[in-house]
Amino acid sequence: MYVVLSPGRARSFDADGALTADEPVSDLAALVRDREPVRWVWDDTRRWYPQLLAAGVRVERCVDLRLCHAILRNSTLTAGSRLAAAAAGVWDAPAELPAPPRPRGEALFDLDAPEPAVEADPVAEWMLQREAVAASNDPARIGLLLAAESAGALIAVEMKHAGLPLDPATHEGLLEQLLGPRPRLGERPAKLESLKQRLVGILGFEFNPDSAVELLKALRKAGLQVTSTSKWEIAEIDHPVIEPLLEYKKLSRLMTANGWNWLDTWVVDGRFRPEYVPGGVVTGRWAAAGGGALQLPKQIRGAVIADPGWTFVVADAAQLEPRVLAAMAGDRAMVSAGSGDMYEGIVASGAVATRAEAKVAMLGAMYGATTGDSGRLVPRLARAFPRAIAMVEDAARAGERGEIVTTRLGRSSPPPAADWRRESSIDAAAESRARRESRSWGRFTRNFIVQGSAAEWALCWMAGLRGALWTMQDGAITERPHLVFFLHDEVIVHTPIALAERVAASIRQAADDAGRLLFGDLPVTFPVTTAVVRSYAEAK
DNA sequence: TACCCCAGCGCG
DNA sequence: AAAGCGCGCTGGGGTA
Repeated sequence: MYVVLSPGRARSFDADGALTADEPVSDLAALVRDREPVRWVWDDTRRWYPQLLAAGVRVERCVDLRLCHAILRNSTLTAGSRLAAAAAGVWDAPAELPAPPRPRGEALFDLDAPEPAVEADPVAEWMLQREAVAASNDPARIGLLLAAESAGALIAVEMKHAGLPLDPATHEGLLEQLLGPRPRLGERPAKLESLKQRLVGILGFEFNPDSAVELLKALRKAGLQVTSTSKWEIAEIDHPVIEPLLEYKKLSRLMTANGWNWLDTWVVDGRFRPEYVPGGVVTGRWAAAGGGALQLPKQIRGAVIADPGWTFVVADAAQLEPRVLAAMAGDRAMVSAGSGDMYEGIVASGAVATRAEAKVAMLGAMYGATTGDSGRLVPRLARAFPRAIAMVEDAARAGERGEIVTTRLGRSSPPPAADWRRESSIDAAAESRARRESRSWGRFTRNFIVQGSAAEWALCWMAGLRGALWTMQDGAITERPHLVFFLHDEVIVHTPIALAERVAASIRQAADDAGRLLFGDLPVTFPVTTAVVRSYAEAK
């Protein structure tokens, strides 16, 4: 059963897509509460779902037409469909841009929810999408991706609704300890000011370390052979100014990115509520906007504290991308190296000598390293695991030729900008540039299939977990165990303490289920570390 | 004034 | 200024 929502109207369809009812909607929340569980079909989850959650209504399933359209438009699995052949239209509009910072005391309803400029007919679009899936090379595979993507859209809105518990007093305490008391507007906090004075004292002249230009000039004036002020370069130099300078940079970064200003802007009523953007990265990973949710530094994770009587279950999928790579390639040797710690397994296979080598070799294989330790170790991996390495090499060569690559469930890479494909060979400089860009695109497509498939695993993981969490208790979503954070291969569930162990078990179960959804009976395992902690800083 | 780009660094 | 992928955010510095 499906119900397609458009402004003021709800049209119901049976499983075959036949219209069974068409009715006006005056009270959306009441209608949805009454009809659950059906699969709600709507243009954009962020347009419909925040108001439902605010009214205390959670939905089981949906189809997010905009997100599904983006997948079907590009997927090689639906390349022959009418949807893919049509000219770009309203359904191809990119995701709305991030919400701007809001003052404290945000309204209950999400006033910035995107409103489409043109009201497109969701029924017509949904029918086109059903047609594309049914006619695809592999309807089950692409269908799973659309379901997972739509579940992700629900989770993203639910996580913003719940917010990540963050204690402002603890955060301010951390800042004060590291930086000194909150400074007056426009002034440096005490620790930064005294570090700056040390830098000036050592070099013997005044300069502003916040300005990269001034800092570079100052270092060169002091006789240091540097071409930039980035810490990887500076860290190599032996000079008394380096240690306090690196300290200054670290603290300055904390201050600007996650200091008092950040706290005032993004943490309201003890909750950090960024906007999560499913499908916001070409590979299918989520993006986030507002407060840098996906960059929450380890320094301040101590301020992420569960409510009284509640706790966090922090879970991390171990070596997710290497495992996905092994499973996708059907490389039995590499899959079996992952029966425990995957890097130890690779060492045991004899390919490399140490765990650290195994790790950089795998990273090199996934990112396309050609030099350094990483590049040097990849060929040894290729001898031990030829199928796995051949898969990423093939993806890289395809990208270099300007071809499209596709993830496990059917998300395809964008076409290259392609000027490098046609670069004439007359001009040597242009040819060399074209070759460089072709290689670069090859590294992108190489990584795309792994990162994108890992993102699909993570979506399936979270979708399964979401279902399990809902059944553990009664009440509104924030009264039950619920997801509050997601970071590519890591989740945080906020739960009543008594349910923590059940939550942890569900997280592991959902990981197993996700592995089977993507890879069937292949004996690939997706071990997940779980930690029951009061504060995020205590995990790992 | 408003905007855009860059360097740098945080996360996976 | 990275060798080796994907992001977002900030302040500085420039241009219109």
